[in-house]
Amino acid sequence: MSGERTMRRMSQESGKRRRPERRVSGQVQREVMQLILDRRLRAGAPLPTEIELMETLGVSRNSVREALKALQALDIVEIRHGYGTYVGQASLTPLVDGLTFRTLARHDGDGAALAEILQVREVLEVGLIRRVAAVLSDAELDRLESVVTRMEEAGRAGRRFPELDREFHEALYGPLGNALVPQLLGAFWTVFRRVSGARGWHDDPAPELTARRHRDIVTALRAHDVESAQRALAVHFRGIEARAAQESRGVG
Amino acid sequence: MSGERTMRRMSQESGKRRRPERRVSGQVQREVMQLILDRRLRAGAPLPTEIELMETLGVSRNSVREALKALQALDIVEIRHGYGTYVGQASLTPLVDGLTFRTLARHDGDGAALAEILQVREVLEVGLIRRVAAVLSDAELDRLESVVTRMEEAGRAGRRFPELDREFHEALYGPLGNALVPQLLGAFWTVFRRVSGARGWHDDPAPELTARRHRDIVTALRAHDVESAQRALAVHFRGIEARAAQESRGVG
DNA sequence: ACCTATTTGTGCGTATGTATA
DNA sequence: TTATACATACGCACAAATAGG
Repeated sequence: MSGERTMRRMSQESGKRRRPERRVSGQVQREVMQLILDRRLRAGAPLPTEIELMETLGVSRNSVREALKALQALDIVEIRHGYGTYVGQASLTPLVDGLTFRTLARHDGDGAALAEILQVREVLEVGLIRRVAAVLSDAELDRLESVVTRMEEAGRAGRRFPELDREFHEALYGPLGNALVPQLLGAFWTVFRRVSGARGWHDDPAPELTARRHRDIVTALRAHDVESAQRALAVHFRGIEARAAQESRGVG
Repeated sequence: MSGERTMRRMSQESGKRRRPERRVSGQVQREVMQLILDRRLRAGAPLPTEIELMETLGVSRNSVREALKALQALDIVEIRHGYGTYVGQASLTPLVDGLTFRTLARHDGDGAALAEILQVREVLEVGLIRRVAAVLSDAELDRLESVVTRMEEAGRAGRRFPELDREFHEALYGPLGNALVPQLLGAFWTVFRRVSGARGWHDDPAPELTARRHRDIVTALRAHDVESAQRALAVHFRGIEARAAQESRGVG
């Protein structure tokens, strides 16, 4: 076919060009979500192409793309350039993004927003460790201990170990069988890290002490001493709060 | 200034139409977020128009709109048709949407995903009520009691009171001073309601009993009996779980 | 290694709805 | 009522990425 731009598209004559259907914004998003639910599409399953969606839903490609972008932000769909669109994991990344933004936007200086997140984390962990203690197997305790050992090694070498810290808390609450818990705690953990980084805070100034706090938790769990475990956990959080408070004073 | 739209901007002739600059997807979103942070824009503050954004960021209108749609899904911006774009509340609505979708998508039948959400709610509330009990004023207790009284009135009339239930839990944890807590609990509450509704579950079959559970909580708090309050709260959750389990059996 | 078809990404022009003045 | 400014929607053309022949 010739590269002709063809006519500037009648516009005026033959007029009317069917009206835009006045679709409420967000309608397409809901329709795509409903399509996934109706077809029982699992995470990773391919979605119809944009062309198919615009035909199925009777909207333009731009509208389809805007809806898909919104769903992508919610991790409900995953878009791969030049390949296709797929059902997403519906993870808690939107929560991470939203909480990070709002914590940074609330330029309170004294880190009150971070303290709120820490409080929620602490209440959750202290409450959950009681239930975890009842179901932890020896193998799972061994795994926790191996993480702590690696922490101690890193601490002696003066290195920090943020990944080990995250791994510890995930391994601690994984055995609960509640998939939401590790994701939620991980989300709060990530928000804390990102905000700390964005504010230029220093890393853990006493990694050896941090490693010991975790050792105390495992020791208490081995002894099936729930109260001790809760106390050790609380002490751990006091340490985090103290660091955050110090940094806030230093910067604010 | 003349309203001249000026030249139609060469497009066809003078060829080549400057290359798209290979902008990674999501880049524009981050730039808009950074713009809000840099300019210290508060929630409700107006954002630059789409035209200004496309000029500032050097991208097309479509790219700007897709980025704004994604940010709207995260409640980071709020778009008002024909009016303008504003900084959003950064609420937890993305969490609600994501959790609702993922709970509905996980067609497990036995409502395991809902049980996970309930467990998180319970751990949070039981853990927090200890801290709340220490700061609750008489006026706040009166407010809680008035909600319970309205529950009882509704219960005697055989009416349900989902809004009062939500109001109770918000009034209970509001005095903590942690703005994240009521939003988080409210998010879980909303997800539970939406999923229940989508699955066609019945409403509370025994509203009078539910009202009494709440009365028990207030009574314990008035007596400064934290353990009793925690027990009453746990009993309340046992009731919710029982209803959910019954509905799951009935439907699944 | 090259080509091609498919699919998503980007840019542009334009018509229309909506709110404000 | 009119005018203006803005967001919303549609359609098209082309760029870029990916998979497969």
